[in-house]
Amino acid sequence: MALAIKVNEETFTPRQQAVLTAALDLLVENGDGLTMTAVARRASCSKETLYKWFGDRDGLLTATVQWQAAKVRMPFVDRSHLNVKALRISLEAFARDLLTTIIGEVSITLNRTAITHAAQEKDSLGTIVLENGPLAIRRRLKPILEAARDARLLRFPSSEDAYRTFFGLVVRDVQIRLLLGDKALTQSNAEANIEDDVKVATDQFLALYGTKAAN
Amino acid sequence: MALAIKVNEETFTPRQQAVLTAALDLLVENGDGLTMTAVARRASCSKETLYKWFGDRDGLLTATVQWQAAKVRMPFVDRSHLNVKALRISLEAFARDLLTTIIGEVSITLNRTAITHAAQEKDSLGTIVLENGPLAIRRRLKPILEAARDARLLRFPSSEDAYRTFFGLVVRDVQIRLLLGDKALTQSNAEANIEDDVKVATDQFLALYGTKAAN
DNA sequence: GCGCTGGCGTACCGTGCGGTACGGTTAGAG
DNA sequence: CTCTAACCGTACCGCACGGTACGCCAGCGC
Repeated sequence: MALAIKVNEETFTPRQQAVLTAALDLLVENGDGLTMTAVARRASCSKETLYKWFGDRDGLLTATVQWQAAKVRMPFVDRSHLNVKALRISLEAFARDLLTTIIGEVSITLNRTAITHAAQEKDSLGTIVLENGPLAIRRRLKPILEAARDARLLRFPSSEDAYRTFFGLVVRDVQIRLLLGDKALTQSNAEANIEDDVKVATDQFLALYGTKAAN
Repeated sequence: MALAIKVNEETFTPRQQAVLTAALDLLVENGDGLTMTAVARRASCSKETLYKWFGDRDGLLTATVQWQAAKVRMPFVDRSHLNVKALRISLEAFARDLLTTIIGEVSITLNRTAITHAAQEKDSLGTIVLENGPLAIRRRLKPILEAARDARLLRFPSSEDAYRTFFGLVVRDVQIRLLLGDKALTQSNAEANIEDDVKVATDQFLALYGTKAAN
């Protein structure tokens, strides 16, 4: 019931946001240790209020994920005058944003939660994360790519494929390894290399899809 | 206690393998519906036997994942005479294997289970899946890449980076979307495009890292 | 036949957690 | 001041599940 996906900006009162923050903190620091009692204690509110506001546990979880996922910032790209330099800067901005987001503890937690949720015929959280993660990037990136194609800077048969290749070049195996808890890939370690990785990925993407004009 | 990672080939009796099969089936068809009672009923054995054989729930889970993950087949590649054609075939074999594995329901379930597990300061399952998934591919692919470099067919500064780029080009956003339960990307849909994707990814990889001799 | 061992089925226990009920307290409206 | 409504804290219920105990039935050595 309370699982309907609310795309509209559900405005939460400050008190409710405090509750959601508490829930998110618990989620991050304790994995799935999100018990209603724990949230109530952390947020200094009563369980009854939680149920009144969010319906049930899934409602609280959904609200938390939804509220947090919507916060993912997105680089603004000036699409009006596209040249080689501007395109490269835009692509690097997207790559940097994607990487820093994915590496963040909040993102890891949200993805893990959604995946766990998806393992039980419940796909609402997965849809939310998907919608605010990869698909949001795609929505923002595709117009840029197509504009660049129109400007003869890029060449590709399908902007969908181009986007997905970009995603692959940037993310590689970082996300799955972090989700699986690979200790050989600590955040600090991954974080240090972001700038290099961003540059390499952008170069590779341009090498694959750039026209002569783009080099 | 029972969580120690057993790298050696723990031989299970046929009866025990039947139990593990039942557990895996339950895991696949019902997500985390893996209750000890359900496994016992499905495998027609007693809970007491389960506890005697596997220690506790985590032990059963670990044994199941370990046992199944070790089954991931790996393409054999003849490293003796490497030429352009052989290299391409090898890379395509790896890509095809990686994609078919990742798309499979068993792999999705195992990864979801391990990720859920990793969300609770338990990384043993994640380590197992990682070791038998991406890292296994890496172990097998790196020598090929290095041999190709020695044969002047490929050029890269670091075989690690080359491997990870290959992984990204092949997997792109398929795995994370499947893990999140993206319904727009059903297995059948993804399965139909495997051959095309394999070819494209290999072409792209060779375009990025191949020497002139490789084209 | 007789006892012993291994494993099946089931009943049982304890606990943790989702969800509810209720009394007490604050804050604002009139 | 009083009434009301929102909300806190806490006690409580029910259930599901992990884990254990026990009764029973093979099969097998002697």
